[in-house]
Amino acid sequence: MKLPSEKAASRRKKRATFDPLSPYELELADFFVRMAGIIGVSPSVAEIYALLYASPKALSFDEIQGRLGISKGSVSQGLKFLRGHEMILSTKDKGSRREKWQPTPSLAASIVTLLRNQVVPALEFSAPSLERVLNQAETVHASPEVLERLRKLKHWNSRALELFPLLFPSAPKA
Amino acid sequence: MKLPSEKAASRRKKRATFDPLSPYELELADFFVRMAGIIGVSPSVAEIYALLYASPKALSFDEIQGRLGISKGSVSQGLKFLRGHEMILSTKDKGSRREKWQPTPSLAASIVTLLRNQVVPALEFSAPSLERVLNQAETVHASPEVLERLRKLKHWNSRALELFPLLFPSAPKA
DNA sequence: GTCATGGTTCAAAAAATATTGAAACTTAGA
DNA sequence: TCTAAGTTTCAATATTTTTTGAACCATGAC
Repeated sequence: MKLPSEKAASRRKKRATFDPLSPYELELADFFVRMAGIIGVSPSVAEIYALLYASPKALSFDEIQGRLGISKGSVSQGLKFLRGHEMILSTKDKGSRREKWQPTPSLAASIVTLLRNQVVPALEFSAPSLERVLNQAETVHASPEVLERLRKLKHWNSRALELFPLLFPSAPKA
Repeated sequence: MKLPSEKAASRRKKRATFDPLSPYELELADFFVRMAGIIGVSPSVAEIYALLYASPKALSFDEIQGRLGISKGSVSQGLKFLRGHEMILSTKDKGSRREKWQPTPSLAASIVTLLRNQVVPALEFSAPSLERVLNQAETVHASPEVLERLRKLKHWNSRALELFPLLFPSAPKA
């Protein structure tokens, strides 16, 4: 159902216009792609992050595009996504209009943000839905076992919703 | 990148051959589909689980197929998946060769199993990979900051690998 | 204001994933 | 052994997701 089996190399049919990834950057990218897949993040986003992660200096839009050999569109969308989840930061050399990107200091914090942004909205959306499910099941006289299951489900959902912010406060420092 | 926006109803173009889902079963199915999407489980699998979860009695292959209006292939593969992750159990009315399916008692345990099965293999696979990355980065004299990041990454990976079984032992009871 | 650099948008194309269903397999019972 | 119910397999198809790239927008330098 998942497990992006070893298409590691095959993703590399890319025409990196210049300065292609070194072997270790490549393997690191594969690592990030693999992990990203588990939480539903696309390969191009994972690659961008990996590249920045392995870079000693902040990189510009063009450098990212050039080294990964992906389209402008992918770079733009990828940076937007990473920005949105606070996983990267930009700086500008002064006198230049060009942004330079680097990963935020804590990868752990980044992952937590990402997870929260995926999970919490789904939980929030679900709360009223489960409420309705339970109500309807009750009025329709579903069996006691089923009602019990549905109550438990609703309980867990709201539990998760209140616990998440506690376990992982908005701006973790680790 | 995710968020399976409200195609709730649209998935319902299905020709349920008979006895289609009741409104609350439907909404529950949508809930499970939404949650399943986050961890990369397909809609048909989520629907099967939802149906069993909302059913007071164990259901046969044919009942599942009929009520959801999906193909034999999907039912077979879905049950295989759920079985494989210990999320459902079968019983047989004696004198019958037909299996009847129901969810395992603890949904929490099921989810943990599922997560473990997705995450742990990826972490295991990654350990040697990160080892190589770090070695190569060292021999190639990557910058101290990058080396530091890579060390941290490797550390986290092995940390997660040893922690996971502790946090969620093989057969949790909750 | 104009222009060129830097970046975004989004419809179309490509790639990945999920679903279907007909054929094949398995096995309990006659 | 033969049969048929019950299930699995897997190549073909449908659907969804990701990527591309040309057209468009924004803004700082002049």
